[in-house]
Amino acid sequence: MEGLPSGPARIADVAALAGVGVATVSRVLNGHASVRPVTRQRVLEAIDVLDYRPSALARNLSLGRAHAIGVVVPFFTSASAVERIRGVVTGLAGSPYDLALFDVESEERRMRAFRLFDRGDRADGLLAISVIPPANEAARMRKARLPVVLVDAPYDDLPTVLIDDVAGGELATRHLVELGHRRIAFVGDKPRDDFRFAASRDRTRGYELELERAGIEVRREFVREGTLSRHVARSIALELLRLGEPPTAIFAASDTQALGVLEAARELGKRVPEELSVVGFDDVELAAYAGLTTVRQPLFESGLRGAQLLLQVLEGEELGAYTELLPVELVARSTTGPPP
Amino acid sequence: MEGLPSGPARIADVAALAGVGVATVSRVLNGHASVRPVTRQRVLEAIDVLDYRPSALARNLSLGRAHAIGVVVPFFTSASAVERIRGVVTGLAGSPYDLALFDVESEERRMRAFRLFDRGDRADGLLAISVIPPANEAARMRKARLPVVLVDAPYDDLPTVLIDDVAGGELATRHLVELGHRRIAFVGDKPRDDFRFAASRDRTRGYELELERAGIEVRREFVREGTLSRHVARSIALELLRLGEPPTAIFAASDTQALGVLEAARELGKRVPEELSVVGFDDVELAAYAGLTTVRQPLFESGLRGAQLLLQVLEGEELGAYTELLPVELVARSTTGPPP
DNA sequence: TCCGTATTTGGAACCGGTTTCAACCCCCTC
DNA sequence: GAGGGGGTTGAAACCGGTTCCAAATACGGA
Repeated sequence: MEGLPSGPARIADVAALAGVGVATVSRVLNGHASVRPVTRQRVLEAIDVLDYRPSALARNLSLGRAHAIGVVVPFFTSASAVERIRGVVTGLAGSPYDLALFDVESEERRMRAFRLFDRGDRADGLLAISVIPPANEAARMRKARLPVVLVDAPYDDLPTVLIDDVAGGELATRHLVELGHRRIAFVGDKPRDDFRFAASRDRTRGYELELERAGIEVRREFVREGTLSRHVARSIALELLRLGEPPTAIFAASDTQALGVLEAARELGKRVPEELSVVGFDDVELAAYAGLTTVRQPLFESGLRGAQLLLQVLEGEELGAYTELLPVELVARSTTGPPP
Repeated sequence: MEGLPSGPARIADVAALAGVGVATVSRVLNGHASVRPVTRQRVLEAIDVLDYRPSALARNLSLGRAHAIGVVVPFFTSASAVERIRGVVTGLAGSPYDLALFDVESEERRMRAFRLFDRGDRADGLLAISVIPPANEAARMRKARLPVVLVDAPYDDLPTVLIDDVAGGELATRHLVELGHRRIAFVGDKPRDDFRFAASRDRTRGYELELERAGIEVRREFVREGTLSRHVARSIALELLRLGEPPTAIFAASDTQALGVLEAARELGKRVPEELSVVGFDDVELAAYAGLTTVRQPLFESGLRGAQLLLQVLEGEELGAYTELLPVELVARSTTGPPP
């Protein structure tokens, strides 16, 4: 019938077919008033005939807004990250923003992720979970007026949602002290890469504070750092349990590691909790199944709050360096008891 | 020193500072040859001074490519979806494409997600996981030449990665039949919404086929459909176990549901596997912990293959209606045994 | 030294929208 | 019937890049 327009219809095609200018089509699309009903009708028909749909890309460039918020998160497939993201998704559900997710598994990918967003035209806001933006990128984002909110990572200048890890360490340790334990070991993780926030460090601090408070000496040989993996935690626990004077309780900085500790105990024939008490951190789904005593941190809620804060900033609210500290809670199950 | 350029530097600013045209700056940025080293140096210095970084948005519009691939997935926080996405992330790791994730929790959000992509300028390719694109959107995407690959959802026209659910149903059922069971019940899920692909249906089919093959009658009262939740599966199992002639084995269409069945058994004091055998489907992490016998489906690999196929299509390869069927595997643990 | 050709370079068009601004039309009032 | 005002409308500038094309420059050989 006519020359093939090849690709999808453009706004100019609609305008031509409707016999109006592109400005009018744009007005109809965006619901601006001041278009005569007759004209509007003609435009709508043309849109329908051509099966036209505006290009989000062009629209975004023109508007200078991306209609998306970026989420940067390391190892997003870990149980705790997924739970946080679930919160983010929920928080963003009603908003007009889409979600662009960036998994970050290395220092290099971290740079790439932040670089992608720092100009501010890729996303209207940024949510960084468990990662600390490099200083230069942070500066750039500030210059681009890109709203940023951090979750589970401390930062001086930016709105932040934090979990009270120190209190969590204290809580776990106090629980064990109150049960009568004196020889309490700690298994944490020391991230090799410096870009991830090490919640473990704060948990260690809580552990130490609480021991001091109880008048118990912090023994060097009882404080160990490995990686987040179950396997490594297992071998660390084996070492601990083979000490001349082994601990009667082990506090692990994550549930995953606590499960590794449980494995080690099983391997050595140590009964839990009769001969060894174990406390984890996180309260992932598996913890309930394993009957693990643990410190529950509000993962879902941290993501939810992060998203809500970001939306507030996007609404124009000025949050500055506002920090929100979410509380933790001890969940006593069946892996802790009095010392032998 | 000079008038504030307010926002981030643009390519024109760089060109002006370097005393060259924008075309030359663009050439330097994109590594095109035919720029004299002296000129290139001048441009690079200007870029450095202005701390310039090109706008991805404008670049994409100009190039007509988004440098991203879209992933649409319902309930992406479910354990199986996460595992699939992990595969996708892995498959995309080396590629130049970023990942835009769309969680879809309702029919309306499904429409929105596909609508977002169907013009082809938001993403260079689309990966639909466990969702079936609406027919009109599929047509539109074809017109826009947007490559699409489906994972865990059947479609006539498009490259697809499928799990052999029928074989999985057969496998689970055969395992129970071989142990000597004759009264085998099935607990599946019947999605209310019609947009999600119901893998459960195929598993039911495998269950029925295998029973017929073994010469066992398919009893109406033994085939139940609920939702995916553990809770609902639990109450269905309670009903089944309270029948005059209860089943000696229950095959659940997912591990989550199998865990609900186990709960029901515990509640009624039925010992597993002595008095009741239970088989699940998926082999999520929890299954290993619960000692659940289950059918392992290659979740991670399905995502990985989907990503790889999409990359192939993006390379220009023509796949058409190519379908890849991934095999399943029985993992026998401790919730199955001979009937009482 | 001069000319021809190969290499560099910048102006301008383009990607597909939004928005400003001035022109236009219509209708009402004096 | 002319003047004035408000509601509609379209041309053109703009968002920030890429790239075509033709002009300008560099360089080799005669």
